[in-house]
Amino acid sequence: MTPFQAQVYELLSEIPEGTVTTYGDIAKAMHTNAVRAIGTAVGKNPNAPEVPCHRVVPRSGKIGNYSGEGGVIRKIALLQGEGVLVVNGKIVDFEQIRFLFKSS
DNA sequence: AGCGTGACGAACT
DNA sequence: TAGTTCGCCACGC
Repeated sequence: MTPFQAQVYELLSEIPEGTVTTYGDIAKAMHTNAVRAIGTAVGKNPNAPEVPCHRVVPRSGKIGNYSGEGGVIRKIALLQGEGVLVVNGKIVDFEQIRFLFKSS
């Protein structure tokens, strides 16, 4: 576990149920452009159930990827279980349910 | 200590 | 509108 990852997971845990956020938003909240680094960190996903990592999606409004069991399919299932609708691999009303971190 | 990789993103063709 | 290219930076080898 690195400080960088700890920071990422901390932000992830702030995401309310039924909402989603993007890798870019996380990067922004951390004041960095390293979106790739965020993805790398989240992809490691050491504490899977602890952190709602499935609430993180690419800016495209699609699902992106998932390393957990079941892959993308599982990710979609988790989101829908929280009330997030997904059609054709895309999040419905993505911009509306998108959670934004407070920029400090 | 350098190199390649990756749960992305934005610009270009 | 879809596919490709390049940039970003943390991490493992």
